[in-house]
Amino acid sequence: MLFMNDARGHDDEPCRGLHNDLGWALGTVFRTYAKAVRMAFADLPGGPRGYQVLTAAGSGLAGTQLTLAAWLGVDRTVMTYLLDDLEKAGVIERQPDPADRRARRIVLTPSGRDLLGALNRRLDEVEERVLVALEPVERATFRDLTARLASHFAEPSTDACVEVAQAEAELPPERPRRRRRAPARPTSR
Amino acid sequence: MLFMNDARGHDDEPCRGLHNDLGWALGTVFRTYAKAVRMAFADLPGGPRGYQVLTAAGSGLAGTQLTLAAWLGVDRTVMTYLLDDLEKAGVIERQPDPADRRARRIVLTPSGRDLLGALNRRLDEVEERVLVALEPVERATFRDLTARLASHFAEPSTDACVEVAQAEAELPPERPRRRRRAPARPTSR
DNA sequence: CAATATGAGTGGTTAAACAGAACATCTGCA
DNA sequence: TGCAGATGTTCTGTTTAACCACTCATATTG
Repeated sequence: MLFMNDARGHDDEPCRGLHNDLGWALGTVFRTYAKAVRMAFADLPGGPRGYQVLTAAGSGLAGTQLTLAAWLGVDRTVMTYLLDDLEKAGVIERQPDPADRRARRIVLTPSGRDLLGALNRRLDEVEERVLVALEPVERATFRDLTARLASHFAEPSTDACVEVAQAEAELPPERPRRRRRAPARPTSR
Repeated sequence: MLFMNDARGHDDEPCRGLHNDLGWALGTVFRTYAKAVRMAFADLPGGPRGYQVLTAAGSGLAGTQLTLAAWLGVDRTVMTYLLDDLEKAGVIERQPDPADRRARRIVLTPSGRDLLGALNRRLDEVEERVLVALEPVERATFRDLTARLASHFAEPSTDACVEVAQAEAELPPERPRRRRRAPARPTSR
């Protein structure tokens, strides 16, 4: 077993390399996956997020646009443009919610349903390629563990955001966050 | 076992929900992790990426800035500002490479080494919180699988970019990518 | 010694994220 | 009933960060 040291080495040993870094690994996997899916869904208006909207709409459990946006981790204002594009492409429809005239219900059109089936087939191939480094059993395990982690964060009952936000209270200092270095340009080196 | 259907259902069944979606799960986990680490490293100039630079520099296997940028998945021009900030903070130094006067070697300063130790301790707590939904054994498994996936993509020998890029050849169509809907504003509803 | 490639830095452009307000509607309460 | 506040959606403007083309210095190759 390679990385079973949860407390990864001793504190006075800062030389561990990036291979042990969960953050680097997660970022690399996510970036690679996102890039592959982005290319596979290049013809879909919203790209990968458009697919996720379609999936949510197809499952019928897409609530308001607000909850959908929170579910997908995007800003609510972004959801407006995303749905605009998808509606313009004719794959979804904004239907007025009979119970709340403010809200809209996102539903799949027939052509959107067909498209979603094709996209699912594409996605299977892409994921197959991304997970090629793992054995079939390991792929299932990876899917299971990732899904369980995500579900834990997404469920409002556990309210995982609070847990994570605890770190915020521990470290309130300000970050200046400047950009664009001073226009000085020594050119000498 | 929850998600062991690699070919996730039948193609004519587009209603699966997002919980089965690896993309959604990966994105949610990555977003949560990134947010937690971003808060924990708010006082570090580059945030999480600054930490990764420090880790790479501490492990001594930080090659040129270019390879480091590719390793971290950022643009090379971004690396310039990132290193500027870290150097200004006094945690790293750009030393001229004796073998190649164009390149610079990124090395940790003593204070940077101390800081990295403290950051590692912080990171352990944060990751503990993020992985709280899994049993200890499962956490190790998740780390292992993620690291193996990432290593497979990062190693230039396997050249995983080529594998993923195959999808590009399959789908060359152009994506218009407009933004900002037309200024029309019916206001009528 | 030319010709080309590579590492680093700079400036400008552009797209995505973000915050705020406007508007319509719903809910709770007196 | 009527009012005060909350919520859902959209629009506008601002800020942030990624991206592209170019320059400069140095290596490498023939």
